[in-house]
Amino acid sequence: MANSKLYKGSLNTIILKLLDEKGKMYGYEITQKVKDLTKGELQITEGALYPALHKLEAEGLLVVEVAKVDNRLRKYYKLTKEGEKETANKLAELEDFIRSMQHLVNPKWNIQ
Amino acid sequence: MANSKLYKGSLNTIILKLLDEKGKMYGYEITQKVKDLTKGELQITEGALYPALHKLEAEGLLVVEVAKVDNRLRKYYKLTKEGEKETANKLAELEDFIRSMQHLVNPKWNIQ
DNA sequence: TCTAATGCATAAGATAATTATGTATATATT
DNA sequence: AATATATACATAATTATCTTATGCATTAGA
Repeated sequence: MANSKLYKGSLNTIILKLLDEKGKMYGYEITQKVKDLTKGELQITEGALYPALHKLEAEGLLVVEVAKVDNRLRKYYKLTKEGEKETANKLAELEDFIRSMQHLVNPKWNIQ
Repeated sequence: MANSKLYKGSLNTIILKLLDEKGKMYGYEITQKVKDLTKGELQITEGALYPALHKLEAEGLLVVEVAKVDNRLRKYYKLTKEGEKETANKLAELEDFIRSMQHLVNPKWNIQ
């Protein structure tokens, strides 16, 4: 993480949602995608990402498929059925959190 | 915390913002205020709150004033000048985070 | 040839929660 | 009168989730 703070607990949501959209991605690709989408504001560190991927896999939310491209290893991850359910849960949780924060900090921004 | 997840890192922002609005509050009052404002969705645990208050005080962002009401102790906290600055920083950080998450999860909701 | 980028991984440490206790007083209920 | 609940503080043990640092290996670019 370099710039803007990543609130703890949000990394799994990010991973799951990106996989839900893309179908399958490998670790390094995820770090780059996050950097791109947030214009460099969020940078997922490898020390956070890889353990998170392994944990999600161990929980049965992801499955991995190893590929070799240009003689380099890639581990493609994709959602299981269970993972798809959890993605929906996590997104709902995120929305709840943001609504709660909205009530608390009474900001100028407004979720529509 | 009981129901909806409190993303780690957001507690300080909540404390600072409530104090900024109310002028001064005591710990128990903060837990009740958060419960009220979020209709019970977020519940700040004491094990999280009191250490957080002590830390903010140690950092010079809060000052404490002890009162006795009905023979019971209350510790009123209020922001220092430094605390007011940090409140603004934390709120900006929260907004950045939410915007980043918005780019990432491409939700149906939209910050206006 | 050296550096940066690509691609994985893990270990040590920091931080910030949860959960479980503990103390004490006041108020409401049975 | 006894008991439970609410008010009000506090801390210790544990857990989760990050950051930082390090390591290995290949490929592309300066």
